[in-house]
Amino acid sequence: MSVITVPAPDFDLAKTLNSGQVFHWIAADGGFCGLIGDLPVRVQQFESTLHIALSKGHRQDAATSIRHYFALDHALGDICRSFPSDPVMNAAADYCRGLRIIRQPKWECLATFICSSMKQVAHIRQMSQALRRNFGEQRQIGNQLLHTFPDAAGLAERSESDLRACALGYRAKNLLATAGAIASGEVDLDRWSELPNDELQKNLCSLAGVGAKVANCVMLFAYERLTAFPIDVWIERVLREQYFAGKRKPTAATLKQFSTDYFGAHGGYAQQYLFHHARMTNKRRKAPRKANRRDELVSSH
DNA sequence: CTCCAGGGATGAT
DNA sequence: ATCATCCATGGA
Repeated sequence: MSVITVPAPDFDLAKTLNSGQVFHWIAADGGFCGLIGDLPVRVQQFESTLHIALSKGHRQDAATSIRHYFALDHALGDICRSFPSDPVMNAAADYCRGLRIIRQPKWECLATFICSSMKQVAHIRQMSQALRRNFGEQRQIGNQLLHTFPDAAGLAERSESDLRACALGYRAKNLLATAGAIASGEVDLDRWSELPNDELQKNLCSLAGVGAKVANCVMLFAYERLTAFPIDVWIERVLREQYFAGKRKPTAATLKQFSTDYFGAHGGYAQQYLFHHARMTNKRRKAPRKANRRDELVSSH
């Protein structure tokens, strides 16, 4: 095992990997173990430097892969200055300093977000892990075992019940159908990189289990479309409560229009910051509610 | 126990 | 075009 260092100014590894954009990294020894495509690594951050542990034989272009994957080339200062200045956005931008939108492999990103529907982040992690453990190839970094994400052809030849065994539920059929479309050659995700945003979104939405929200996540996290603005239940709450307070309930079309008009050329970054900030500062998580009188009476027996 | 989660597909107004 | 319902599963 060897270690290389990569300069990473204006970067927060933990916030980036815990922000609900990627689901397979495992926290270990004050760092994270995971795969960048096929490359197993352990990443630790010491201030503005990343220490990357690599297995033998993976030395040459690893630093380039790391910089590309973590999007260390994004001009984060310029991106944040392009945000609108309002109390909600400013609080999110302050909280999320150093959080970057990373560049994920397309199929891996698409497949995990097909699994994401009506699931909490913790559940998506479990499904991703199960798919990798059951159907991926084994890799190792130090004494940490990892598994690659199974390619579309590999998943396509499994049965629906095989995928349901990974706790996918009704999502299994969708993932299987989309894996089949890719395995057959009918769909080529890499070639879709050349398409403009509207056509890319239309094509993604033609896949089983992919609607506007999942399509926008894949565009943002795998196709470098930084204007893509996924609207999930959290973001919808933020928009309704913070930007449409007191108004009649805005329709989905109204929210979509507002988000593209208001948040600007890097709306996807603004969205991710609003999402992560809303989730992390939500009162319902962690802080247990104080027991009221009735609870105390019940529990005193 | 109930409520809800990075939704999508389908069918009825 | 908007709305209702169903789809599985597990954390809080």
